[in-house]
Amino acid sequence: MQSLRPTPKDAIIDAAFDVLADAPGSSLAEIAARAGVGRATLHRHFAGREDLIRTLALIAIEEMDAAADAACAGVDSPGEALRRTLEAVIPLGDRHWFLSREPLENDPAIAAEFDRLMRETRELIDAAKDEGVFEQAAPTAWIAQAYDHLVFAAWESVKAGEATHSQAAELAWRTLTIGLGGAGMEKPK
Amino acid sequence: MQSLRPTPKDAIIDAAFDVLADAPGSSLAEIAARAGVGRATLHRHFAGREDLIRTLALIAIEEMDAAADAACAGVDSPGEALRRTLEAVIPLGDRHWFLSREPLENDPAIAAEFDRLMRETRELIDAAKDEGVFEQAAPTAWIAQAYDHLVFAAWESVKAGEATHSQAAELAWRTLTIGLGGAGMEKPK
DNA sequence: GCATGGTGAGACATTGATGTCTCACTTGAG
DNA sequence: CTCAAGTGAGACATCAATGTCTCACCATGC
Repeated sequence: MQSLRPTPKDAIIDAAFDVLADAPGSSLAEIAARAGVGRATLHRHFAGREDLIRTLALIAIEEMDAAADAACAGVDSPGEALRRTLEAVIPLGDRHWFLSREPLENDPAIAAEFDRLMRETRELIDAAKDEGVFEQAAPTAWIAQAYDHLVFAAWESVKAGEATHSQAAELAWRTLTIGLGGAGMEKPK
Repeated sequence: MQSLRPTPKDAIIDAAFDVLADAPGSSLAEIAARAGVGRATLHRHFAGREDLIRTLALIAIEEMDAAADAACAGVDSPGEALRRTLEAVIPLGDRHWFLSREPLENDPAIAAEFDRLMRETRELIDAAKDEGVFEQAAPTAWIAQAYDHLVFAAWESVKAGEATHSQAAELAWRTLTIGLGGAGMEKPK
């Protein structure tokens, strides 16, 4: 019955996501306070700031996986899976964006997870190419790169109040596939 | 004749760009050392780390302006100006990327410059719409958002060795205008 | 030569975050 | 009830970065 009183570790993790999303430079003391937990308890569960951030990053990846899986349940088309994942992942920016300010590239576990994500994305993209969603000649690496950054752009767009969640998702997907070109920019051939 | 021995302030600024591009968390001591300058001298020219970063950010904006202006000299077409600016700005990522890890949004001077850049970009985009480069119905704010992030994506792509500078610029521009869609993704209407 | 301004080197105090430790308290299992 | 585990609060030591100050040195201009 720990649903009534969440385990301290989970409380710390939740508080860390909250506090750091507000102010990426916050101290461990602030995180412990938000969690309603003593600073010592935080150190009982995490070796230090680095360890905590590492844990948050791995959880963030899990959450993205979960959101993508939920959005793609029962979807066969790789292109449609990419489109739904794009839409599903946008709201996670609020919770995860602060991780982009942390130096995570040195951590092997995180790097391995990033590699896995990247690999899976590229497989989906290649499959979507076979569907005709992307042109075969377009480099898969670039499609993946553009996909990631357009997700970020969509999140920022929503945060800035320039678009709703679904509008931003629609615009990002459209940009990726058919572009924003007008009359003067017809697709060649 | 201070071209032989650059003024200490400039040496510090150059060193700061170098050191921080390598390791965004570097201390002022490391920056002063790289500049071949005493730590006290650094404090004689900059009130503190915040002041230094602020200065670097303003210089970075100047450099982007200069690169864009140089690339667009004699260009009349707004669309072409956007395309050339996109290409010209990509290499600056090596020097400027670390600023994306700094909290600059609170500084009024920087915010004002960002606003100016954003405004100019949007004016160019609107003009490009009239040329037919972008569809009139596409929100200008989104085009600007996508433009910025695709520049970043292009820089990362070059850094990762996935594309050359001009290939990345070409891919980013193509993504923005006609998209990456294949046979199954013809432009509607 | 001489004065002056800027500099390098280093000492020093401060500050904020961090990590460790102790002790009293609570809670749940037995 | 009793005990053990986990916790909160706070004291304490450490550490790195920062900001300040002093002093000797060197260049430049006079």
